[in-house]
Amino acid sequence: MTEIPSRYNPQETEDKWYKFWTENNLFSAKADPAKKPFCIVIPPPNVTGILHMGHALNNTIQDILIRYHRMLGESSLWMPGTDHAGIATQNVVEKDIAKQNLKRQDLGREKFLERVWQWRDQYGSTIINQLKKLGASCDWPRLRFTMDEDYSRAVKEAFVELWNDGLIYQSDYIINWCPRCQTALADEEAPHHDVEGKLYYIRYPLKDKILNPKSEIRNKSKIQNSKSKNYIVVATTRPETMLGDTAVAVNPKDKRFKNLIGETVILPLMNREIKIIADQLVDPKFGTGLVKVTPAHDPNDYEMGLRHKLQFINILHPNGVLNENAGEYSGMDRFEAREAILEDLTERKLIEKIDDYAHAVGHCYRCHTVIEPYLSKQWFVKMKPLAKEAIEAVKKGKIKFYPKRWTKVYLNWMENIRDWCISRQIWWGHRIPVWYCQDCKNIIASVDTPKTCSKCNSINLKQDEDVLDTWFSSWLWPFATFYWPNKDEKVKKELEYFYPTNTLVTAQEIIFFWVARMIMAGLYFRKDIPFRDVYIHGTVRDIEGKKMSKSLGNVIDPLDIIKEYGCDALRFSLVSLTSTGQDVFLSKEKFEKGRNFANKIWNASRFILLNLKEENTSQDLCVVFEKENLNLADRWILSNFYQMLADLDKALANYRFNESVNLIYEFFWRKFCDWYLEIAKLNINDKNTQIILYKILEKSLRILHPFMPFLTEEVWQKLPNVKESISISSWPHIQKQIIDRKVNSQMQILMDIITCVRNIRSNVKIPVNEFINIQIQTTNKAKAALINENKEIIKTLAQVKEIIFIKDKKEKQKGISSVVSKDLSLNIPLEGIVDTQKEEQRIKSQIEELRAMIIDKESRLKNKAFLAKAPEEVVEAEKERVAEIKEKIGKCKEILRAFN
RNA sequence: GGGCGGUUAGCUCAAUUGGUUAGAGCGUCGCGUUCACAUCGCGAAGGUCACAGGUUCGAAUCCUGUAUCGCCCACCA
Repeated sequence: MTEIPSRYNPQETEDKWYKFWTENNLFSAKADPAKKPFCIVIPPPNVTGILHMGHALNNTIQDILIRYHRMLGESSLWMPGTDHAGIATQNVVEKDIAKQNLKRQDLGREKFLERVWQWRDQYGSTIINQLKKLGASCDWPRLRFTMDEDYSRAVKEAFVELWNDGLIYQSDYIINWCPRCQTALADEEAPHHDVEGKLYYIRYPLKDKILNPKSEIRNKSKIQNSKSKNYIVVATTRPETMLGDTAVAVNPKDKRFKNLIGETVILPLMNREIKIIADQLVDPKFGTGLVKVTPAHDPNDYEMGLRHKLQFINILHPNGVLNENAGEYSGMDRFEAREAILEDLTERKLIEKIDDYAHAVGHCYRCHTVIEPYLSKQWFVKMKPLAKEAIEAVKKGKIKFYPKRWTKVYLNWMENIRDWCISRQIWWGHRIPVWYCQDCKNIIASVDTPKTCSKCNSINLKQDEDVLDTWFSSWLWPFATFYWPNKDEKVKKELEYFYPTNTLVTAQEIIFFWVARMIMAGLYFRKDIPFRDVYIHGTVRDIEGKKMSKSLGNVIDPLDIIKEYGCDALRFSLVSLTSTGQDVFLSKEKFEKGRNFANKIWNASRFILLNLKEENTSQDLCVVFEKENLNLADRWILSNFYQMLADLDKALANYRFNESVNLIYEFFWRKFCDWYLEIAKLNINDKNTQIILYKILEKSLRILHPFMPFLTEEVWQKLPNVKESISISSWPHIQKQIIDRKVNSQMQILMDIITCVRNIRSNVKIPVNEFINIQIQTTNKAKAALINENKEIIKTLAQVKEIIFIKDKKEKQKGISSVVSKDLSLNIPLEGIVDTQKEEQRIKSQIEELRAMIIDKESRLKNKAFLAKAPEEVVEAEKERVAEIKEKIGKCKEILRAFN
């Protein structure tokens, strides 16, 4: 055997094996009718992306599933790709050119896009290379990009199909506008965050009141019944929007203001006359019950504006600077204007009061700038018709969420869905495939660039300037990555083979953006669901529960962890921390568990390989199991392996990854290493021992492989008789006939004796290297025989010189005794003075514990209802237990007496 | 304003459909370098399962309420 270092060194193995896998095309999957398909499409990371812990968790889970199914013999395809990420990427490149004091407008559309493509060519593969470091077994030659030519065609096809079906329309509407990115955003892209703001109460003078102080308004208005008041008060959080006010509204049922309806107020600062209108949208309980109406800058006000045919005054430039409609404030930034306006209002004594007010404000999900509701012409997708089937598919269970609770979140969103604003005023993205005839105003939506107007044959056509929302391309991902709608037979067959895909693995943040929309797109364009299962994992957070982010400086970089602990350690630890859907709280130390386990596997392998004779490695385990006389430990470890395997398959089928990892850990470390390997040392050259050591190791490596791919390949390649990569080896089959419960209880007897002896030794401080005699007293002949057969195990593992069976108390030598079970006790003869205090204490507390149990159980057994209603097995078990405990207590007392 | 999740050992988390004595890792304490592994081994200590009711023969687990932390959604200015 060649030298094997005593520490596992991930740095030396990882890149080597990754190269080996890809060079041999081991991750490539074909549409093979003889095999079952298994397919996952990767949530395409942004081309601007850098691998963070969220990616690490997300992709580790996918890789586990993919590798597992590959080993199950399925045609297991992991479709890789990246997303052009319109706004995010454009922002990055804009920042880049800003270093040269350039704006994108300085370059012009074409030149700017060239720069973006250059940037992509240079940095776009960063995240892909990082995924490779993670061990991701994607079918890399299939790598897709949402701006690829074929993919772009799919996007246009999708647009035109929806347009032809009347599901896309263009409209003036209040949308979320990011003044920094200078684009419209979808509702999902403008999440609300609480902001500590102010609620400003502003006085608007009443025109009539000024002209006619005797007006009846004075006395009927409750909150403004002061004689001197010739104004009304409105409340707002955004005072600068008052410049665009074209009405004030009250609730028609609000008695206080009944007589105000129809009156005119003078809009301060602008000196515009605006009417007081009645609209049910107004909540009488909020603020003063009087609402300023700014139809161009608030969604509610917009609706009121339509209803009451108000004027729509846009006061903002796209960059958030006030425009010519803002009077003397034009040219100021919106927040600057707010201050100026407040100052002027204060000066004119028009501020009634200012309250602190925490409220939720929309923020741009890309740059976190406060968004403005903004009236503009945009493109929308009608969502209700698409949502209908998407709701059905989930309700009928065609698509299942894991964990289940996300179903409700999904349905709730779907059922309240609103139309989707898909146009973006940026340059990087899929340009909207719509042309406007400059002559007859005809609108043409077309996949290919039209040459003439379909109505008037004019050649004077102009394409829409906007691009599509990035998510308008990603919602096609599960089928556009298979070159949909390409009609070529070969290409179509692939799509038909792998679609619907099996599992989508993603984080909760993206359910609305992506998951929900993919379901709609799949059902609409493909008439079939895009995937069957959706596994939602938790969010990775730091140890304080905060989301990891660069700005918080609490990031743990997965690549650093890979360097320091190894990729397998990273994967193992991450997965062992994710119980279904719970957020993962990380700290660096948590990766030690994975590193230590990797080292344990390494060393157990090292031990076996150093002791293995090659001729013993080609035996079939099942044949050996049936033909040979296996000893107890052999049968025990085999039974445990297959029991664990059965549990593991079940856990994986239910996406219980942490349970999977724990099962393997428990088996390999706590059973195989702690017990079996130690026992195997007794007869390491025995043929059966050799075969079992080899087989358990070899099978353990296989089941470990999806979780820890590099280490397992490295060890696997050191096994004799191994030719191919472990990544394409087959997953072990369950052998039910080998699972044997009786073997477990027999082995437990030995383990209990050994633990008991070790315990006493520790308590009375018998030196580890001192071999002692033990006396065993048992009435159970089977147990005695079992112990006798396996006495070497006890001797070695408990440092015992001789095991002496005794029949009664008289034979017992002076020493320390202990009760192992009701019919078995042991005694360690001790000469001279030893410190027995601790041991005595141990027995005493043991008795106390047992007594407490008896009290509990006896009261239960006295309960008639329990006897009548509990299942018979439970009652019987309790009775047996009581008898057993009683016997044990008796023995313990006996021992205690011997101390005195 | 709705919805969801958490609250279990000093710390971080498990506990599948209610059923023996609620588990693990880290940390703590004691012993140990006998050659697979000190990234280790052996032994031990440590829990009124947030709180209060209820259902049940039986509850960490089911129901109701409370407290507390966190997340998501929502056009109340």
